[in-house]
Amino acid sequence: MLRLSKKVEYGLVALQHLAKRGGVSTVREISDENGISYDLLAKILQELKRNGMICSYQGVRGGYTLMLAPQEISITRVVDALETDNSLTECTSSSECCSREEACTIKGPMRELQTAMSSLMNSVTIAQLL
Amino acid sequence: MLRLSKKVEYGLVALQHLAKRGGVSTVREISDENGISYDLLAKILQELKRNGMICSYQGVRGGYTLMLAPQEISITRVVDALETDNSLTECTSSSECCSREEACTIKGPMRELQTAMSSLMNSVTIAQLL
DNA sequence: ATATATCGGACTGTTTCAGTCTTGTATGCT
DNA sequence: AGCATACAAGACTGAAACAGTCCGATATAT
Repeated sequence: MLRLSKKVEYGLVALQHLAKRGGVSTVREISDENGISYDLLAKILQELKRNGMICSYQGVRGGYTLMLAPQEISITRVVDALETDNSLTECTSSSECCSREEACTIKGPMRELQTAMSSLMNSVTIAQLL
Repeated sequence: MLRLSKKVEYGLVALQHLAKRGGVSTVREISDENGISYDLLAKILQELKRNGMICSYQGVRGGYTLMLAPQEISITRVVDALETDNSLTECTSSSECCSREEACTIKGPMRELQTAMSSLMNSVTIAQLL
């Protein structure tokens, strides 16, 4: 379907939320205000943290804050952090072997298209979501 | 995973094949030469036909030919013909109602990104695959 | 201490995807 | 006329991905 996963969608919403507020927000706050499942969002924020986009504070009065400026967080980065693989076709993937390898006649042009799309998503950042 | 379906991948390969050969090709020919399941490819070609990209001849010595010039067939068109929905997020879809409608805070920018990606895929045609 | 929050993994139901199978229809060739 | 070829069309299946839930553990401010 060529669609971003809900994880990415919710991740973007959460990052936008953090950027707008500026300070520390809890998962509960973000999930309530944006109508997102608490448990699901919690996992997403953990992944974003591992990626270095946000940092966390445990315990009472804890939560998450941005670690980067909004304009430093591109959609590409969010996608890479939250989706296992990100390649238009099997033959443009770095992690997979093309099952039709020898026979794959569209690899070259697909790679170019992939690159163009990546740089497009690289040019859009959380700052544009504000 | 933000990946084109196998249907689109095979569709592109098949259209490239038809463009290269110029004349009539059977499903069997295309599937054999490109290592694609016959049955699956057959369905794909039927869909491409319904979309007006190719035309078919039944019976002995039948098969498929292009109905359009390769440069007239964009990747967008192939995707639209073969994938049920094509929108980055639920909120940029024309056919769906956004389940988080009122709360959706990223709709605008996502629509822009969607447009940019569409026009990118619109600028690449079968002619570029030759 | 305790309430608040993140951390982390297991688990489940649903949907999508890729591929197969079967039956029917059209048509060129002998 | 009969047959082999090739498209037409839809039902069906197994596997994978997705979205979401649940539970127990850890850290920390008050």
